[in-house]
Amino acid sequence: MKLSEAKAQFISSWGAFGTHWGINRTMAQIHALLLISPDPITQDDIMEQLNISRGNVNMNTRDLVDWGLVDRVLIPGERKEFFSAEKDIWKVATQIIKERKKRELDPMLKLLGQLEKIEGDKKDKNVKQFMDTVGGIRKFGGQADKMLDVMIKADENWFLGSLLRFFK
Amino acid sequence: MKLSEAKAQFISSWGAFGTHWGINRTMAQIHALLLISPDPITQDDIMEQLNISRGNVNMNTRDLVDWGLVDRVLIPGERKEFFSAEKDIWKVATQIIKERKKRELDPMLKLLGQLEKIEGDKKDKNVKQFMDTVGGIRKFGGQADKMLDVMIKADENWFLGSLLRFFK
DNA sequence: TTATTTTTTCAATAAGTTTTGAAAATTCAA
DNA sequence: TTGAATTTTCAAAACTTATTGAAAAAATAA
Repeated sequence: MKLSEAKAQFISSWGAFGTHWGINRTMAQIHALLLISPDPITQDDIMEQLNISRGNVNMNTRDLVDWGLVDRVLIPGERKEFFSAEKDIWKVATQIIKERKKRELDPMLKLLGQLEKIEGDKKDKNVKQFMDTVGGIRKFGGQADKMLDVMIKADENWFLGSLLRFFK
Repeated sequence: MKLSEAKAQFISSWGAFGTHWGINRTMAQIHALLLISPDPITQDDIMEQLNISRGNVNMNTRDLVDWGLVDRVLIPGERKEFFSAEKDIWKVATQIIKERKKRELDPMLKLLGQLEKIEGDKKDKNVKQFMDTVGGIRKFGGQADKMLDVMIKADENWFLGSLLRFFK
């Protein structure tokens, strides 16, 4: 298999993969392209390589920057802006976990906490099942939350850091 | 807060939550309704409570059954089919992990393995970056794969089972 | 068997999301 | 300043996905 063919396949399937994870196809494709580009590239490079419009590139690179997966890079002497992706997959995963936790898990746990303050007779099986379910999810989510915090902070902690580095 | 209000909020936000996880809104809402229903319920119950069409309920309950999250239940003397959700959140999470691993992670790892068999000069920095990226993701994904297998099998293993049961 | 209830299918439609492209805004060199 | 290069915005269009509802199929009772 030639590089150009492999590149195309990687970008296309990374895009499809992304859609299963709440990330839009183009954003994932741009990310894929940046991951395999040894040097920073411009909006125009992305437009050309992926055959997408300027507006689309602009919006999706902005999102990637917001997610902390891509940096804007200034190259001395160049007028245009360049983009470059974090290449360390462990850092990429950590960053995604961090963001999704903030955007999804934390708000969900907050809501569940409120829903447990329900008024009603615990002997009513509907009330009981509701409280058991919400309580169960909240407890489970709370543990997941703590576990993820540990992972995110692993790099700052010598013991966990070295333990988890096995997985790198 | 009254039960009816709390129920509505739970169902609605579980639905929104689901969309971030590659599960469609309605499927997640039906799942939520079943999670808080103490007894099995019918297609008609779901149609009525969520205000959705019969076809929609039928397709989404089928998907939930395929995902292993919901069971069809036969109640003696009843003509209609009833549905009931697994209520143990640990089992729900395990089941979701298992399915997503099978549907997404495993095929992705297979593809990455193929993409590493690229022909080309390793001194070319484009080739090098491509191989480093694909190799890195594959290695990371492989470890994640093993970790998830351990979690999935935890219930069958006394030591890990009791360790992980702390999180329940 | 036939009639009745229940479930399933799927083409049409509705709803939601992504993409485009051209105009507006911004940046920067001269 | 001015004007060219570059980036950003956003309404309209294209595309994708989800939902409906009525007809067909399947299941069950009589």
